[in-house]
Amino acid sequence: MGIQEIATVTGLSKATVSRALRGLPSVAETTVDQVRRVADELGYVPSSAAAGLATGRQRAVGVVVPVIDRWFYAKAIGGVDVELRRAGYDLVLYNLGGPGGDRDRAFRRSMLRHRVDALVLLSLVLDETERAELELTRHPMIVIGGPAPGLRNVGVDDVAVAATAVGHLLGLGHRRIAYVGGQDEAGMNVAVPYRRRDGFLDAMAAAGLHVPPSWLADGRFSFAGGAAAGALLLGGSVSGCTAASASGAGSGAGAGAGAGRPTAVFCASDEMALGVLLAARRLGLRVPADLSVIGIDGHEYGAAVSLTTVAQDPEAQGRVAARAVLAEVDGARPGVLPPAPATLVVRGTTAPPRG
Amino acid sequence: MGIQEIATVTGLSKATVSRALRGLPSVAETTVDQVRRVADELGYVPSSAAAGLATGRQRAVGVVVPVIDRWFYAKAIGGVDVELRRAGYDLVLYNLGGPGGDRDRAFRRSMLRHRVDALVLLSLVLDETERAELELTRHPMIVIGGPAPGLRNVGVDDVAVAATAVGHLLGLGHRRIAYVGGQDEAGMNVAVPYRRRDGFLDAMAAAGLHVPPSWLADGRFSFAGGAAAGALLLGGSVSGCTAASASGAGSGAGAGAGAGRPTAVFCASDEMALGVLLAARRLGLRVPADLSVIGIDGHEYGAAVSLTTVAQDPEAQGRVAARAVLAEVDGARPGVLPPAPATLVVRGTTAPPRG
DNA sequence: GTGAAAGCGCTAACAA
DNA sequence: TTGTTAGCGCTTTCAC
Repeated sequence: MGIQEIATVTGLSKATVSRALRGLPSVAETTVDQVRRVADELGYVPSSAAAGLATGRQRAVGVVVPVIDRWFYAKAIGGVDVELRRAGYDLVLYNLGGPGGDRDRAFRRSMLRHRVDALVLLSLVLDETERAELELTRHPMIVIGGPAPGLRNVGVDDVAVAATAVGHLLGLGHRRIAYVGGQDEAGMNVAVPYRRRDGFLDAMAAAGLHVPPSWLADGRFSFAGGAAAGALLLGGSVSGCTAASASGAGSGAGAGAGAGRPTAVFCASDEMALGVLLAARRLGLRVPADLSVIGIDGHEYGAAVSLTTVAQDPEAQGRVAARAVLAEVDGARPGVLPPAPATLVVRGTTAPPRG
Repeated sequence: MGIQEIATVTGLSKATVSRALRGLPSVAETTVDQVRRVADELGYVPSSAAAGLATGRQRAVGVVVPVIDRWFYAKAIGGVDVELRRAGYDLVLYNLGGPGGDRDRAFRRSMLRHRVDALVLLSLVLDETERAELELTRHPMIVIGGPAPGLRNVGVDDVAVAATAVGHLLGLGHRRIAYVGGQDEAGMNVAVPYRRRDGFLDAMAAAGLHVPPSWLADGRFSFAGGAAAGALLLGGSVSGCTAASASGAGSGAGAGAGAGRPTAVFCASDEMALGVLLAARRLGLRVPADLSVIGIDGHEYGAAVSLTTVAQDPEAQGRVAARAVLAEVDGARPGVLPPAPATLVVRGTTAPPRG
């Protein structure tokens, strides 16, 4: 069941069979038909290992993710996959398995043992050693979601996204706006949370607004974290959860104490916004009457609860990244990629503040 | 940068270098050390293609999923990945991309061109052709999540899981229990929804309880679908969404019309349960005072809203599947796998019915 | 404990 | 348009 069998059966040479199978020009149509037929009859399955050995191309690209079970990563992988399939490439998944997983493992040279022609890194920040090892493989590389020093990247402009969200709130007349952000231990590019927070702070400052430190809450980029942060921010008790004010400001008393209650909360992710919504409900606050909430992402759940958000499209980002890297494999010189689009989606959780 | 270089530098033969690198016995320790050192210095990266060609083993397994961005699949892939890495295998992801994606693609013999040594199929039901093509590759195969004719599978006993959920409700004193299930167009094993529904129906029948057809609602296994089904079931209007009663019973009037309102709702997934919770809240129903809700899965979001559920562990199922298939690759004969565990997690959304 | 030689299944010049 | 001849980088008898 190799190319050889087909050759013997058809009485052709391996070379011709190979050419026919790959649809190369300069092979008689009759020959092609015959080869294809015989291949089918024999149940021929090409060996990518052999082809890879001969050509030096594996027709596969590696996708390195911090974890898979996150909205952004899952969507992005899907996008990468689409383009890879279209191009006839396979997707080899390298899952770092979160903070617990032994991350190095995936970066060991031996792990990328020439199995892939290129690498797509999701939201990773690499340290020196990692960079070095990856460079060593000389593969085209690109990162999705968050800037990475020295590497091409595709993703939204996080500062601008935050500004858009704040702008919406400001436009509605809000002045008392709190922020829920924090680090994502699961491995999100560490720069992203900072850039979103900075975007928020800058936009507020530009509007001449002061943000008390206690209004910068830590939602750990998760639903539960958002709920805890919301509880803290909106003046309730912490209700069993373990979030803490990121600023380390007032201890325990609840952020509302010194600064009053915000009329709006900007969350650096929809998941956290969902949590804040939950916290607000538990405290008996009406949204958007008593409180406006806006998130970032465009998570499906947000639509169901009518969450206003600045939506991005990780699937599209995945496709762009895949195409870029594939082009590079084909010899194209790495061009500059524009920031991915993000659009304000106004739904039911934002409205002008009361009074 | 091949094994040859190391051979020349060390003055050894390719054979010995190969043996040393693989840690085979009958190689002098000094030799091993020397080879390793030189390999390191040279930045040697083994070629899986070459090794694969020579041995016929790719040290990679394929994972076929209907879609990636679902809780169950993402978790299961993570589990498979863990075991694969432990064994030094790579994970090649074949994403069918939902009902829209051209599913056949991934099943074309040529797609699995000897790149993997085994296959893990997630929640797939195969038709004759697909089975045939996959069989043709003679790879060890296993499916996770839902039975598949002729293939080994790992997963919970869906009928039993449903019975557990119903048993909990019954034990609390509920008699008027509705069901939210439906088909998952995204590609879940079609048998699963039926088995859960049957488990529900059987348990109800065993308790001598009647379930009006209008109490079998279609939640399409999604959050939004669950919300729509809940709205219908709990007597409100459909509120913009497009779910329909699966039974085709009363048209439009709302299921409550003929049968009154259920005191409890059993949902075939946590996502749908979350949706039902949302619907209940919108209708002003208090949970669990006015309505009990129970789901299946153990979704993280459920914990945050205190959803009672029958939890399963897809990550563990992934690990079991990976180990099983790896063992088979190593020549073990496919043994029978016990059903995966599922445990009732009683939280705040279930309580005895009022009055 | 180590080496020599023959492939694994394919592709890629170069000829014909 | 087709065939010949070398490998791609590794593993694996079989000798030594």
